[in-house]
Amino acid sequence: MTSASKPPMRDLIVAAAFQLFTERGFEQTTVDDIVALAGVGRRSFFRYFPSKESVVFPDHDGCLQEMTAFLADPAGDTQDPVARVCDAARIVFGMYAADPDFSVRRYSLTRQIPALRAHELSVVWRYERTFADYLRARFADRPNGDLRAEAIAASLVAAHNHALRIWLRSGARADAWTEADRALGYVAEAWAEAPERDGAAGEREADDVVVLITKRGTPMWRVLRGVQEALE
Amino acid sequence: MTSASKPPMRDLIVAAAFQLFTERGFEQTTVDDIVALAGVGRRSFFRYFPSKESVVFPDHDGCLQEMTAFLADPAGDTQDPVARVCDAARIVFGMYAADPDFSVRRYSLTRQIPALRAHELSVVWRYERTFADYLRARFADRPNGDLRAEAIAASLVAAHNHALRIWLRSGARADAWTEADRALGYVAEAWAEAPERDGAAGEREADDVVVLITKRGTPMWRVLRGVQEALE
DNA sequence: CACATAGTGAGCACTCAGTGCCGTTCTGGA
DNA sequence: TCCAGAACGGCACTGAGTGCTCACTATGTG
Repeated sequence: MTSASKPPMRDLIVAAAFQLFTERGFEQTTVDDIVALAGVGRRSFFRYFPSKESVVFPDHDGCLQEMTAFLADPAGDTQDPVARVCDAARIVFGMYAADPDFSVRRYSLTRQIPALRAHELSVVWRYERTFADYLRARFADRPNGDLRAEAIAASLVAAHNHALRIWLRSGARADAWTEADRALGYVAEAWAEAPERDGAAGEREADDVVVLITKRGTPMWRVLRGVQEALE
Repeated sequence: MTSASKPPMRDLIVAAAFQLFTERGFEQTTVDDIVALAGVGRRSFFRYFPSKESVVFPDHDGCLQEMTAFLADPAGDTQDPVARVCDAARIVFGMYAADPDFSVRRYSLTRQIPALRAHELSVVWRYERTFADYLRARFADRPNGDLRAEAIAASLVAAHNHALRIWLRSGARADAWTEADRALGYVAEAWAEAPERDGAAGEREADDVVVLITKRGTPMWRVLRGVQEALE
């Protein structure tokens, strides 16, 4: 009856739901309202979406699959683990950036409806678990590997969401990736291997780090000589 | 009918709910079953708990209030911000440790029922927001203060939950605080300020020492700039 | 003692999300 | 043309959550 070629029923339902959610509110909209506007049966709604909330996050299942496949690719095992999960987070961020208008409208919903915020937490949690699982495998031999994996995964998700919120609050007007790169770079820097905080003496087991201690007022040439001596 | 003095209706409901949840499952238990066992009216259940899930987390509202009051105490402003939120996290951990049996039974429920896991995410999210809000205020003057606050809050929550899971999986048999101290100390160390370790007597507040940490292979001009910026 | 008032809980009826079952319609292939 | 098999719609049902009203009880007043 409608245009025969493209819009599959799933997209029809999403469009109808967002229209009603934005113009009359989430709680004020029933599933019957949505299917009536979309022109489909009520049963079909729950065939495509397991709950009324999940219609707001229609693309995250596929995104999680894509991200999981990315991290499962053995080609990435040569890369630094933290850099690898940062790249994985960019896949998620790219999904938001690919449809700015939709992302902004969704953000205005999740901001004010507690039920949608709770559902978003479940969605984000699955990403975080995927990050943590990957990092745990990469840190299997480390002393506090599991703990480190959890902490990095959590801060990575937090940085991603922070950059995303800044961009969305600007109405998706600014360039999306400047904030994302800054935030992801910040956590990558924070968890970088080198300056892990070794002991008092400068030469620890990490041979690629130089710790130089000097007083204020030391001439620069002495500073330079100190570094160069350490590098010999 | 029972002992007249102590058990207020709220505790009766919680006990009845846990008994039924553990012996026949969460989905298989209706609210009518709970109130029938507790001997109260169905309406009273929703007077004390906003949802069927929230009866599993009866103590978190008070704990969040306590933690918020702790962070609002101006006496803590002289403490290091990260150490302060770590101490705040210990309040939450202490609530779990105070009732090991209840915590273990709750853990076995949240592990396997998705609806309860989702609700727990909302609970944990409120703690994380409180941490982040506090840290954001303490980092107000920093360059990336907001981002740093989010990342620290997230990794702190992750470390707390990691230690909690380890303890709960042991059946709450081991000492609760050894893992908690290790995990909280790990993130505190990871986010510690740069010159945390100086080989000399440890007078960091003494303005006459500069500690520079750099990787091998860093261009000399970057080393120089780092020292000069520190000396300004 | 009789009686007003407030607070708490019980009972009841209702909306709506979510599910199982079955009939119908559409589709591609022999 | 016929026949699977999948996709869709209709229907009835369970159960969570809510608003309203009534009953009980513990306080006061005269």
